[in-house]
Amino acid sequence: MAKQASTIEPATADHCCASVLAAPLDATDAAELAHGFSALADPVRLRVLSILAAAPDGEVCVCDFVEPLGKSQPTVSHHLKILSEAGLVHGDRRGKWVWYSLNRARLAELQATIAA
Amino acid sequence: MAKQASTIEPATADHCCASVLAAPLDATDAAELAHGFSALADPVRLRVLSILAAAPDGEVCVCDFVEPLGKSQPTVSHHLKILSEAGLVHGDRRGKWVWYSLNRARLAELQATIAA
DNA sequence: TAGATACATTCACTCTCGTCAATAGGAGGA
DNA sequence: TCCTCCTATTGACGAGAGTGAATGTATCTA
Repeated sequence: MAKQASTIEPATADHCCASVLAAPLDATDAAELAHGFSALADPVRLRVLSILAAAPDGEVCVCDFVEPLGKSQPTVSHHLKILSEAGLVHGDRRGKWVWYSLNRARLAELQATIAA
Repeated sequence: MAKQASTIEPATADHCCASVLAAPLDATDAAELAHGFSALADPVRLRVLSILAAAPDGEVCVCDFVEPLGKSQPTVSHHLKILSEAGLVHGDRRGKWVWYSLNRARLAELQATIAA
């Protein structure tokens, strides 16, 4: 993988938690964290996460996002890709369908960075 | 006040915590939350919060952001305005200087919305 | 009052993002 | 194999964000 991801590593989290409120936060860490929060800075993507969290099996196939979100299929796919690159969701292909699930650990990581 | 703030209320938080992982999250709540995370989705603004958190008195005047951030004064002022509208910081004018402080409660609110 | 200082605003520019139409890729069924 | 369905990618467009030069506003000092 690791296709584009320009200067920012997607969801490596090697040094896990560069907290905003603890360290002085150098430019590199700030850019990585900002990249993570960018994935959350869109109402469509937040609703994607919400739908995933509410799913009984914890999984939702792409086609089932289109109608509740009111967005076209390419747009939904675009947002899922961004969430995937941020490490917030994971896609699993099964036959014709791709099932997406929530990565709660990654969400908890981001949460920890703004913990008081 | 209430100057621009188009369709989104800045930091009202009337119904405080529309969690991403709890409710189905309608479009309105999603837009408000996305607005909050947008304030965090920039490395300069994250460093502003970091600098504020590390300040001994919990306060930093605008002029003291310019050098560590490496941005022009208008740019710094721009980012402080965005953080202020998101309710994350508060500016207090004292004489010629404006001292900014961190609103940890608001940060905790945002944190709670992505709590697992 | 005049000048200096600190901060905010306006304006213009560039670049990125969200969106959709069109198209490509991949998997199952006939 | 061919066809159909599901998903991803590409290309193009408009809207918005980040940036700094120039300017405006507010406060203090002489």
